[in-house]
Amino acid sequence: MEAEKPRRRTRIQTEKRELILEAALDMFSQHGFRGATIDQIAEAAGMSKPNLLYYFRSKEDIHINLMQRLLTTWLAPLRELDDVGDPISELRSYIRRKLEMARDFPRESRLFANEILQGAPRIMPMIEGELKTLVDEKAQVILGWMRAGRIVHTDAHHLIFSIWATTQHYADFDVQVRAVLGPDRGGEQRFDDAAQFLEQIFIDSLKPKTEPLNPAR
Amino acid sequence: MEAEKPRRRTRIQTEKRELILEAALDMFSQHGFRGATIDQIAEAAGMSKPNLLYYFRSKEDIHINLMQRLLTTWLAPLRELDDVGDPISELRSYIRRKLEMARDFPRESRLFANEILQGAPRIMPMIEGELKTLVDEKAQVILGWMRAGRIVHTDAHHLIFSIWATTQHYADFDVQVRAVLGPDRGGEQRFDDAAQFLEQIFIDSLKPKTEPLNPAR
DNA sequence: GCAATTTTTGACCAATTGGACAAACGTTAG
DNA sequence: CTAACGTTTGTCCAATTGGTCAAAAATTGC
Repeated sequence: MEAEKPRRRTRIQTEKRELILEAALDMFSQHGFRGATIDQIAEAAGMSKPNLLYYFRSKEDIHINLMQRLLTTWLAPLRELDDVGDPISELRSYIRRKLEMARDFPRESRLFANEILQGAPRIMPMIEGELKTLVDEKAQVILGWMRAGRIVHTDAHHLIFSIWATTQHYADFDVQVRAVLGPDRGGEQRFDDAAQFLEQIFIDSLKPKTEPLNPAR
Repeated sequence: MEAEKPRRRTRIQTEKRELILEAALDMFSQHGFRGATIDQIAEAAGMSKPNLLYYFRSKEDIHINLMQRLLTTWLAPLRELDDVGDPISELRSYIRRKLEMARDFPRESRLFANEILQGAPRIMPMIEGELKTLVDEKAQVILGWMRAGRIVHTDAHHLIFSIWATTQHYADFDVQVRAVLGPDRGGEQRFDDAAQFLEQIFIDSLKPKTEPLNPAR
């Protein structure tokens, strides 16, 4: 019995796999897993279907690979949230960075949203593992800031959720946002407006208050 | 040439169409438009495929009908935002109602999210029409409150977006939210936690401030 | 009770889809 | 040059899918 040879990757393999993943990102994010076809992906990657299947065993194989690499870059901003930094500016730049990702990598955001929407059938382990671990860890950091009185007391997990929700909204619901804002305010500046708004809402309400905000009535 | 007879709807037609839409809501919200099959929907509705196609001309026909009725109920909370009420409590109950909808009608939320995610190919007219009109109208109401100094000045459209994003997040990303919160805090009370958190964030930052919040450093 | 109408079904179809496979073609180290 | 290996393609297949149709069954109006 021959054991599986891991077989180092060829230069061509590296390149072609890259091409395929890029094309698949396009298709999956636009049509969802079931909506995208191998044919489409292959054509977008400039090769025939059997050729594509030479590099990836199946459609699902492509998707797994895509999600794996995606999650890492997707969680990068949160990973950078630094315990020792100034809480307010740490959170401010986290929000800003997430919003930049929504602007610069909307396909990645939509791919992720698509997967979660359908119940995360293919990446549940990653959610329960890597993602949950990181969130719990950073929630602890935020909790530390609260206990030290450096930001207002609130629910750290839901704070993270709301930052995710508000920033990713501009990628996932892009067509709706643009349709509602109309041609005037729907241009690229919508991200600047969003940045300003989100900063105001989150930062204002998180800054510690030395006196009760609403003394009477 | 016979003109189209509108032909009043039978009792059976009314009932069966209802059954089908209910089943379709299940399937579409879980698998997306392309992911759901007519067979599945028919089976879930307890009838054969040709029978289903006797009540709806096509898969798309079902979807259209579903989206139409959905949008109305979906926008109801915003429609209730009342010009003459107290701004803070109006916004507070808007947020609460939206969160209740995410809790009680998650399928509707996901169906909508699915459609927008893929570029709203089938409901763009409704977005640009009914939805945009309502949002613009209510943004004006909010703007009025700001000008009257009854809430803080900010971007009304982005405020609405952020309320949508944060509340619908608990329906659309439900599996992720539950996975991250874990079995302890992931129960039904997550909605209460969310309500409390969102109220704190939004209301706190919207309440008018009579003095600068951060006088020095 | 019966004819007209509505509802339901089984059988069928063409198109699409994910994937298998063997043969052909390229590349490269010796 | 050539053997070994990597790459590409044309062809094929079985399953799934959206949808049709005529005939059977049920319902309804009188």
